[in-house]
Amino acid sequence: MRTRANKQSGATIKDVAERAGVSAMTVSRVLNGESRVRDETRARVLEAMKALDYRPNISARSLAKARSFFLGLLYNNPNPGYVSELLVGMMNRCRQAGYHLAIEDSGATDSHWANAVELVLRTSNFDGVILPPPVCDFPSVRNALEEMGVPYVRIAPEEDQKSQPSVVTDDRDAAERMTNYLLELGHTRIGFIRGDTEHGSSRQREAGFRAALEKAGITLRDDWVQPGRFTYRSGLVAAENLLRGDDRPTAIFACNDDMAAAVVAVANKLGLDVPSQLSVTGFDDTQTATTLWPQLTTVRQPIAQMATAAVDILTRALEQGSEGGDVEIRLIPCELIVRGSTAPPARQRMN
Amino acid sequence: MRTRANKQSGATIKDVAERAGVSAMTVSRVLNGESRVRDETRARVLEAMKALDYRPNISARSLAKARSFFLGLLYNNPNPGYVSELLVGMMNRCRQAGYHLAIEDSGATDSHWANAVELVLRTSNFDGVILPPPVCDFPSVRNALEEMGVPYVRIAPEEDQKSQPSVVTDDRDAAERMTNYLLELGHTRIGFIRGDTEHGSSRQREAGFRAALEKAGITLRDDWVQPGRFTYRSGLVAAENLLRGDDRPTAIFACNDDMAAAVVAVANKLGLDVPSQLSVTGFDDTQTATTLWPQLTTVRQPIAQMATAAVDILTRALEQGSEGGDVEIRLIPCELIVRGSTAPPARQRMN
DNA sequence: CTATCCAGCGTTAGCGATAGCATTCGAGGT
DNA sequence: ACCTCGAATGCTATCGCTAACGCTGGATAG
Repeated sequence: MRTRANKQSGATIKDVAERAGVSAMTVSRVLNGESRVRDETRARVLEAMKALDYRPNISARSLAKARSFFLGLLYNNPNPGYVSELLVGMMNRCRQAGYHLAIEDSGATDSHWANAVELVLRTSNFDGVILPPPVCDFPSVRNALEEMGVPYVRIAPEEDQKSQPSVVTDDRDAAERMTNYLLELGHTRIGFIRGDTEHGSSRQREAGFRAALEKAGITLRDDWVQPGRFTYRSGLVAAENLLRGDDRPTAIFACNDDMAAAVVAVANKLGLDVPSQLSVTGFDDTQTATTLWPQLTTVRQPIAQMATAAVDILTRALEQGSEGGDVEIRLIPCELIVRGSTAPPARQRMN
Repeated sequence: MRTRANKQSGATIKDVAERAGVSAMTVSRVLNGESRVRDETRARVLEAMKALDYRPNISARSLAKARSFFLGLLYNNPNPGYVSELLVGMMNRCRQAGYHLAIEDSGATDSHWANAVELVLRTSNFDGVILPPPVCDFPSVRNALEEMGVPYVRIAPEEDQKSQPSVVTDDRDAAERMTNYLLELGHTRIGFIRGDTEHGSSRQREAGFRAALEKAGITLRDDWVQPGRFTYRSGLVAAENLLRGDDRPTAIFACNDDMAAAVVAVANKLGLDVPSQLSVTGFDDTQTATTLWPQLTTVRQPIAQMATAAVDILTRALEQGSEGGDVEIRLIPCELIVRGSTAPPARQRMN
């Protein structure tokens, strides 16, 4: 039996070639948009392809070309909004570049990842991999990738920014600008909620925050810097710590929108009006920021744009082979978005 | 030159075979966990694989097996929380089943999709595809898939539920239960915000809502049923229509959490306390539901579980080939989650 | 003691496409 | 008329793996 009933329509490149009266190679050339084919021949081939409802077999192509045309996204981000935007940005560019996007997750963190990544790569041969935060800063993952020789691009990494192609943001600078904005409104009593310390961006944001205060000559109270983990729940705890008692800040800078949302929730519970009695700022401009009332003043990270850039860098590197010289680093700046959750502080001096 | 520097370590199944002193076929058998290999031989092979850092070439395997071990997720869901949960559920099961997950999106709706899908399938050969709402109800997509002979499983489809394998929910019933819960609290003046009419679930939910009211002998006012599109923004408009004026409902049933969040926001703006002056219910139990204050009473759809089930059905069908007789339909029931956004109505009779 | 069987393994022939030459063919130069 | 040259196309050998079948040799049956 020479043909089992293929799920595919069954037409191979050979069938097309036969019908068009050319060799398989010529069909392949047409398929790959190569030049050296006479227009008339190309037309015949195209017609044959249509007539036979020909669909190239990607596995065969991958085998021959030693490329899979699949990129992998290794993620581990608890924030759905972030992931969602990443996906959108990546998919757009992938489609344009003729790649497909596969995603792999593992609930584990860092050390557990090494195994997961190896397993994934062992069963997938991606042409390249994209690492969003926080995975981009997991040494185990990077080691695994390098050992296996899989190219990767990192998004918003903190450590070792220059050693590998990556897309970076100016988190630190944006945090500083945000803090300056609060200072300009007249706030001097400002609380801060950290993000997950695993994310490099947390440290960047805190650094920017502290720098702005320092430049303004304001001393930061230790108990006004609360830990957080980028989750709503962690934000609740932090907010309660900051807002309990009367000697409280007039503004709170939360390291992401979800935690800012938690601050708003706690403020509501305590009967504090946002923004007249308490200004709140977020970070990321995820959906949450506009799903609240009042909507959050926040920093917009063009996540989709960063994702696009990452795919861009990766595919370009793949096309060029290993010759491509420099490590490409692309900076995507953040934008301050002022909405309803911030206002000048109430006219009560407490000191 | 007989070997270009392969990105892969370069060890092929033949190398492994040689080192282990067996044939390539035996290595393949070990690789695929087949039975007919003596333990001692298997051990030798495994050792050789480890020593050579052998990694099977997936493209070659796919070519030989006429299977790609990739499943596609064709999505078009504006709700990040939903997508995120889908992904989690799908990936877990995919990993277990030895598949990978690729995602494809297109901002377009229905008719535009046909082309997109064809293009995708033309360049990807997925073994099967999963269609979450609302894509599962796009005829163009289903046609394209059927023409190309690609197996698919639908998640929460509305139309034509029995003709193809799918995972279904009891949206209608859950909506009825939710409405009954409001009725039991004592509400009789209940507003409703529809979801996107493209989503079958919207209609289901409305049907359940209406059924409950009817059984309770309550006449629904037309102007208390407002259109929505599952987005926060559409929820704002709907909420303002419902809450403007004094003759307003004491409870609002929104077709998803985001729109419920919008209702809460509008209520806040109008100075209406939730839940004492207005009860609000959502649907889906996405992150939004617990990111608000008060947290939303809502209906929990076990999205991840549904996704898992979908992968399950699909992979099972693929293993069995086309022999597997019946169309598998799996029902995943919803659960009512009572939180802080609902309470008995204020003691004021208005009629 | 021979026929049968089967676990365990090897051989062969693709899977469908592409790389790297080899070949053809017509145009232009001399 | 002959040669050169390059654009257009064909041939052939893989790419790495697995299906299908074939071959062994020892256990079992008769």
